[in-house]
Amino acid sequence: MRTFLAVADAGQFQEAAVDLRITQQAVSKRVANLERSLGVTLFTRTARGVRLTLDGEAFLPHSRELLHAAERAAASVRPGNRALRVDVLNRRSAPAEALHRFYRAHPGTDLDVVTLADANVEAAIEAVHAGEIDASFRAVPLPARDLPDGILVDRVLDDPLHLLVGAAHPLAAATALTPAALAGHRIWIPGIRQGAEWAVYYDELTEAFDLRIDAIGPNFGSAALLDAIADSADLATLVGAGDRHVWPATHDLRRIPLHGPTPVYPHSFVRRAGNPHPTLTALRRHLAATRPARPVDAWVPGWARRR
Amino acid sequence: MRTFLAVADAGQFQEAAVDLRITQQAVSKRVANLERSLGVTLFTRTARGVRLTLDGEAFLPHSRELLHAAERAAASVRPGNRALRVDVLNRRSAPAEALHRFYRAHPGTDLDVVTLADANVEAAIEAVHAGEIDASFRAVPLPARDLPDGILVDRVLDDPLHLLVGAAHPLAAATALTPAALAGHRIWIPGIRQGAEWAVYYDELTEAFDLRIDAIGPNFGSAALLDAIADSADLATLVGAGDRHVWPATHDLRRIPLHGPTPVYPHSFVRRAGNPHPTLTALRRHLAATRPARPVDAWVPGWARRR
DNA sequence: ACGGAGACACAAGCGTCGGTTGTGGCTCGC
DNA sequence: GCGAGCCACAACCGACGCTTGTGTCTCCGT
Repeated sequence: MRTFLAVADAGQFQEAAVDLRITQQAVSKRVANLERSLGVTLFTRTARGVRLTLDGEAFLPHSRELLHAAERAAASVRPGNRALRVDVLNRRSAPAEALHRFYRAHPGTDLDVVTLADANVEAAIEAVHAGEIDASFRAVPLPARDLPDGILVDRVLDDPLHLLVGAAHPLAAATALTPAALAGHRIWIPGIRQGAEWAVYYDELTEAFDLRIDAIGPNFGSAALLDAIADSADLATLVGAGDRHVWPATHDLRRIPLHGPTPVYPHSFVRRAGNPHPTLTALRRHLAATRPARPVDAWVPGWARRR
Repeated sequence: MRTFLAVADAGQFQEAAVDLRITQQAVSKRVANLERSLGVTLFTRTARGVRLTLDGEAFLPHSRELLHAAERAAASVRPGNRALRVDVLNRRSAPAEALHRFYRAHPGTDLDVVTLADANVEAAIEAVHAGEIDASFRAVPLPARDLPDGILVDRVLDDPLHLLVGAAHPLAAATALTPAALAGHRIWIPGIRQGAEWAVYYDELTEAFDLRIDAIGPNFGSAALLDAIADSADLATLVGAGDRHVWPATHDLRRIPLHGPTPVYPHSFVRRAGNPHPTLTALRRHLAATRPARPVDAWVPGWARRR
């Protein structure tokens, strides 16, 4: 590819060969091989050099794009000046959506969204502290004094919870519900591991409103959960208002907001003090500007109330 | 890259090796080489297989994007089902802009914009006829009966001409001019070759309004022309209203519309009858929907008046 | 507690691919 | 008409990458 571009730019094999520090014959071979593998002629050979054919011209921008992609790929792991790396709990959560909006508002921004494998708050904070990631969206149930030195936490996104039920569920027709109204109903949130980040939140939620949340069963992923909810008359689950789930159009699922009080999931933004990455500054500015209003009757766990 | 993705998807070298029809050892070597060339570890090796590191996870989407780019590049020259290939006179002309708008309105559309090397109408029509390109934007000075069988031509874009002058030019202060008012002024349009497409248009324009158009001198490109215009007190040139020139902010150039009559450049859309390419249909629909109103006092050469 | 299964890494052998050197054919311009 | 400039073909050679063979580690079942 590089050779193709060098030849296209130079207009002749000879000069491209000099640029690439190889012989003209090597350039000739490379181009011939590329043409053979593509099955088309990319250059018309003339006495003064070469000129792109129509196929070559159509190929040219794609070729440049390919090299740019290669450059971005390498840059994403280059120590020192790599793209801003932000960790999210999962790619359907409200913070992931916020990052997506940020990216659309700033096209071309060097941003990588990752998901920490062993997702717990301490590991995420440690990764930020060590510089492996630049920031993380988490619900941080720690008092500020327990944070490592130089770690800053801002509550940037309170995401109201919705109840998600199938059409056959007794609560399906409600337009809004109080958390207390969920008492006695089965709420299924698979994949909660003991000590995991969500568990701490849901533990306190169940206690405050006398709910019953099942964490049992393996987590087969979002799609399987939605399938089960849609087909069941008594299963329900909780999702964030900002979550972006996709389900088949055949599923008649209902989102029911909770109010009185409004339980919100307190997403915080964890970062290292003094990180000079310009995209980090831009992202923080974006988050501050687009931060949704906190509901007046918001409910958060006790450990989040001071922040 | 493919190997990296296969491993990331499989979660282990062994299975990826089977998928790729190579040995596990080869996979191990490929990944090790990739990691060495990037300077980072992409996988953490475990007893049950491998898992992506943070670097690996950041690298993953870029890797996929790279392969997609490679796929698009190959598809752009694949005979049979390639991307829609449209030829434009140059990349700053109004049709190029229209194509860009079309692309932005339909992101991800498979569209390749090319520029025929020996740009003349006959060659372009022949290329469309032969299927080398799917369509071409041209000013076609031919009666319909002289077109090859199966070639269709639609006038889709009348682009009004503007006079472009530097701040020191005597006409710089005008807000509009008649074509006749340009008589006696030097108009410089380098790079017009005898028999070329524009030449036919400008020949008739000069004759109709008694103008003097200099085609002399080599064409050093748009930037050099604009440099010269900006610095000169008597040079002027003609550009399309839809043209997208870029010039340094230091250049004080003035665009002056021409009216009474309004000379327009009649861009036509040349295509082959029966071409089933879906993007061609979409593009024609887009062109029809965004077609600008023709000025009431439009002037076109005699050969374009019947269309 | 121990042994086997499964997974990745290291080492040696070997073929292929890609580079260089050498040469020929072609076109353009002096 | 001849030389300069450019690209293609051929022969040679080293290096890279794949395979086969083996080692080591971890997990799990007996």
